[in-house]
Amino acid sequence: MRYHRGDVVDRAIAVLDEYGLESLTMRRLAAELGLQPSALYHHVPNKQTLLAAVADEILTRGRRPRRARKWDRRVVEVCAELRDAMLAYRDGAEVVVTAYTFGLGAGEPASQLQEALRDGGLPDDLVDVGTRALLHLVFGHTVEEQMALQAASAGAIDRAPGGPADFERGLELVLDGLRSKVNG
Amino acid sequence: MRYHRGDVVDRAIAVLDEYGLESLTMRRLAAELGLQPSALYHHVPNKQTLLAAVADEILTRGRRPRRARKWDRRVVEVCAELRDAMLAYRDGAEVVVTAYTFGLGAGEPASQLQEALRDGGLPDDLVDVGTRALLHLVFGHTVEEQMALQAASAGAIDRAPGGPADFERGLELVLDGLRSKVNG
DNA sequence: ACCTGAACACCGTTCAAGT
DNA sequence: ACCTGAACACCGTTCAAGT
Repeated sequence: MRYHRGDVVDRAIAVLDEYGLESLTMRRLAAELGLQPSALYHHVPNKQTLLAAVADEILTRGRRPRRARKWDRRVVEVCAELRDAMLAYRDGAEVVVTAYTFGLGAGEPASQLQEALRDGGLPDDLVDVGTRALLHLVFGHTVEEQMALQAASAGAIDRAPGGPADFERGLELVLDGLRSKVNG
Repeated sequence: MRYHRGDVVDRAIAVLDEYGLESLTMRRLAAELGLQPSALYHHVPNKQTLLAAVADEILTRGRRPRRARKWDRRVVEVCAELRDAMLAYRDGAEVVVTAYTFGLGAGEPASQLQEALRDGGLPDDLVDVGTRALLHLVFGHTVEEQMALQAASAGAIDRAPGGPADFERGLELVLDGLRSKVNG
């Protein structure tokens, strides 16, 4: 059994989804592949890079075709895709957000949001401020939502975080602010 | 030298600020206090709780008197205080946000934002949506800003994240959205 | 109540050596 | 190119025993 980088990333996602981020160790992953831990370092320079690749793959797998025409509907579409992609795997939001925090990956959603805001006719500086605000909102909301979902499924009752409805309402708050600037 | 819980938390903040979160280990902290690692468990049940206490203390130390009268100015005031409190210590944003993510601490800023939005005359559901949106914005922005600041001071040039100006502009986006609902 | 000493069950990573 | 075996330098936490 000779593996390539893609196999390692795929297996990492499987371990993540089944046992959670805290169980996704290099040693555990190696065992899962029937390898010595040191063998992983032929495919990936270190754990941080592996996690960034996992984050990237999670986003890639969640990709959907663009349908919306109007810039603000496209923003909602991109954000919803991002949220759904992260929610599709256990601790997915945590992994994607951490990778983004360390400047790795998630550049794709950012450019798509930028593009949408530019199409909306916003000035460059507002495009940047708006893109960051939207990303922070989606990341923050989704991490919180996933945390609550997993806590709920583990028995803790906890108040639900709102789901897709609250998500879109938070988004609309920022979009309202942006719309008021495009025709103002 | 007999220590109490407060001493342990204070020393943890000192270690955090000087060497960063990755160096804040139970063993390192114990050594810093001249103790065996096991001694820490007389003051704190585990590391997670310690970090939550550190987060709480960071927010407490950053507390400032409320000056603003109007609800939307008070929102800005609360958010700015939160941001400044987190920026005051190395990796402070990371620690506070992680604690919040795990449902520990940071309840204080949340209730203050809720109160401000209620004073603004917003309906209950919008108060909750708005509070979460504002918190996510502040957390996301500040983690990103601190990351960039620390990267810059470590030699990596990196584009600056905007500082207080971009921070307030992101906030204003959400506030615009909220204001349009209060008189609408 | 607070602490020591020793142990348990792990980590990520490196490196010489094998095929 | 991909992997093994062994080691290095760590982790968080528990627990019996001391004062």
